[in-house]
Amino acid sequence: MGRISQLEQIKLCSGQFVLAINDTMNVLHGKWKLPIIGSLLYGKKRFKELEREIAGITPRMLSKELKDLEINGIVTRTVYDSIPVTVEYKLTRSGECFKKVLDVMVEWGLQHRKSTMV
Amino acid sequence: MGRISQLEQIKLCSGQFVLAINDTMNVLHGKWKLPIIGSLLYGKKRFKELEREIAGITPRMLSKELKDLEINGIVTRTVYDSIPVTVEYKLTRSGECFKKVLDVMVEWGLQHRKSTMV
DNA sequence: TATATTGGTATCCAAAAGTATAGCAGATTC
DNA sequence: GAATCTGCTATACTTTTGGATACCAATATA
Repeated sequence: MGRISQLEQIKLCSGQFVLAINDTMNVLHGKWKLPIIGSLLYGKKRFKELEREIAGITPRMLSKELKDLEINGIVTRTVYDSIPVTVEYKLTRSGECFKKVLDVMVEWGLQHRKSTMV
Repeated sequence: MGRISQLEQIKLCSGQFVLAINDTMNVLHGKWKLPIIGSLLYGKKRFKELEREIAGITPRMLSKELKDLEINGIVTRTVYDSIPVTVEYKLTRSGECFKKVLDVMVEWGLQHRKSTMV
């Protein structure tokens, strides 16, 4: 036995888990983050491209959510000084890895449908 | 080649994926569903037990979210006519399987923390 | 008799999230 | 000269979500 009791270790550990889950929830939060990430999984996109691809989103929300995702380390924003200006949004490594989460979400969702819609 | 074009099949398939993801999002929606599910993963609980265990929740929200989870096939509600009445909430099979989703959420969250907090 | 227990509901209010609409600057196309 | 493209921002509004508080009936306990 070390200097930290087993109970303490469990608390520490589950605390980490809660933080981790919260981080993941931040990526899922709101109506538009998933559509944005989904769209970026197929490759980098410009602002207007995203706006056109994601039906119903307003530039205000797109801008806000992209900022959120950038702050959370899910996308990067790159400005090229072309004319007119080009701004490119792209998933980070972590953002790409998020596909794993989406995959189990799909998997669970499909199984759940199968098991409840009998 | 069958009577459905490949493009149609892809659309059909990705449509299913969207539904599946939405189903999963329904389980994650709101401030309290995850704490409730988390608590029920350790076994069935009564209303007041959940209320005591989940710090800060009001009976109004607990009642509402439990109904939601029941409708979505995540928990079952069983009433025993003891005195006073006993109401037991328990995860369904699908609800238990949801742990898989939580597990990857934790996994991604931990990795994300590692890779961003360098 | 007063209080606590069970599992909730009713009502009202505040905060958060999202929508609608308009606009900007600087250049290009019609 | 008007409209269109870029990538946004500002303002005002509506909708959704969640919180606070009080209350219910029936019974057991102090």
